[in-house]
Amino acid sequence: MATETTVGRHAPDPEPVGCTLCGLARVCFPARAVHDAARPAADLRIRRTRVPRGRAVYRMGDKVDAFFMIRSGCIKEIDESVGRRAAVLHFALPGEILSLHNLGSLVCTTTSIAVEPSHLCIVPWSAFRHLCGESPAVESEFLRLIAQAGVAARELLLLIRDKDALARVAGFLQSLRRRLQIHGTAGREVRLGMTREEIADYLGLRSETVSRCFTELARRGLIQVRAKRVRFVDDAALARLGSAESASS
Amino acid sequence: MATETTVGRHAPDPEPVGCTLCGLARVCFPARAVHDAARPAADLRIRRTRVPRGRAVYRMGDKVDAFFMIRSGCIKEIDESVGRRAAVLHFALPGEILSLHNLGSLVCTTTSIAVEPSHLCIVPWSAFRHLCGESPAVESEFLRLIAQAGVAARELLLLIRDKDALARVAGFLQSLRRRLQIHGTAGREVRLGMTREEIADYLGLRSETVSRCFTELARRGLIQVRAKRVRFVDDAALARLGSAESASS
DNA sequence: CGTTGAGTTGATGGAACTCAAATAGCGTGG
DNA sequence: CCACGCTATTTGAGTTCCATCAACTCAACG
Repeated sequence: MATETTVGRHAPDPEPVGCTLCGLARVCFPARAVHDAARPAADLRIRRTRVPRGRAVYRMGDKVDAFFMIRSGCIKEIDESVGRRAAVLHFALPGEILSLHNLGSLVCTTTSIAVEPSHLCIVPWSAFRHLCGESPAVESEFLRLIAQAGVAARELLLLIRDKDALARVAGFLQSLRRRLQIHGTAGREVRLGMTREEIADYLGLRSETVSRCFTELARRGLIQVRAKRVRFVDDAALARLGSAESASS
Repeated sequence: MATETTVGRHAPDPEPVGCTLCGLARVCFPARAVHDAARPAADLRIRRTRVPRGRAVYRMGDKVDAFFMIRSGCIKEIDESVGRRAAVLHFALPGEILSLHNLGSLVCTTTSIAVEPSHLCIVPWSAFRHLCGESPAVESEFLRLIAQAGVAARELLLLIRDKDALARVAGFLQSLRRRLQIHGTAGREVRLGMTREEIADYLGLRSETVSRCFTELARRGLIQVRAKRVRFVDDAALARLGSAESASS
């Protein structure tokens, strides 16, 4: 497994933008930006691409020349700088922006790999920066999004540092559900694109422990699990658990 | 202890800026920005202030209207949103910028408290943003700093999630030393401004465990500890430990 | 129908937490 | 300057949670 080449600079669909047809247009920041700036979308040279499972969107060390909108699927962002194990830093979901945190640097500090077959849009950074220069509104929104990316890292930190395994898994499921709901993708049932091991690498656990927690949450009647499908049964109890601080029962 | 009022909007020294006299001028981003923009520093309306131990620089929910340069001392940034325990997110050291991550939001998402008596400069956000508008160089540097703040959160995440207690403490000491060195504050010996418990709250451990780790590192001859003073003896071994992944000995 | 990879379940040990007690620093007032 | 008292820190003993190792189930696929 683990295919190798980066997708950024090659294999884009020649397909034109067509943002108006995209189901995510309502929540797509670049699309709104273009609209706000009242300029033709073509100026941004947004391209679409499809990434098969295991393929990298970009790799550590790549030049930073674009960011990405996830249209469908799921991308994991990992740190390859140290150690053998793949440290998962973030899962990017449909409607979310990928690679914002790299924009300050010359080369990517992380690697992003598709956890399942995914579709995304490539937004060239230089063109977008130019757009920012023309519209202060776009620029300040963009600044907010970048700062937001830092906040997400902090939330994960709190989840991992202060909570026990069960609370971590509960919190993970909640945040997944909430984020999918924001972009209108999910109902009461969610399909996990990633494996138990990838979840474990994200939460700082082992896959066996994640599995046990799923079982335990199901036993308590908070969720139902069938392979990669999770159905939310008792949201309130789940929320209570997720904000517990490595105690209680 | 734990005094209450925020320092941001009152009690500034009436003292004028005088950046040229500040020992940190060489590494002070706002000062450089002013210089680059070739405008009088007075425009930024930078004020100095002194914060006694335990006093808040700003609190969660405060309006975001400034960021801060640490001139001396140490400020801990904590998350008060949940749970009883004070979750320490970051220690800001002399020469570093505080509250960057809040700039995207209307109100502060965290609280910052002086861990020891500290001196800092208050940089009004609106005035600074205006300066950014005039100088693209300043703006892009500023963007880099904001993205950098997110990277710091990720580094802490990796330290806490993937390493055991000893490696966390070793990594913490190293990063402290490195950061103090960058700004020319430290030699072979460092004075910790924070208590063992605050370190524990930062590293996701208990104060007893932190203490045991200090003792163990000293026993192995990597450092010497005398109360809040830490002397670095074997940097190489410390670095090896800090990048170990919860194994080895 | 065997193979392969993901997921579940069980048994065991170790790392870190908890509770508890002893000691060392530090500021304060005599 | 010293004694006092407070807090921070260290050290010890027992317990808990999760990682580890290992066996087993299940579904997909040739």
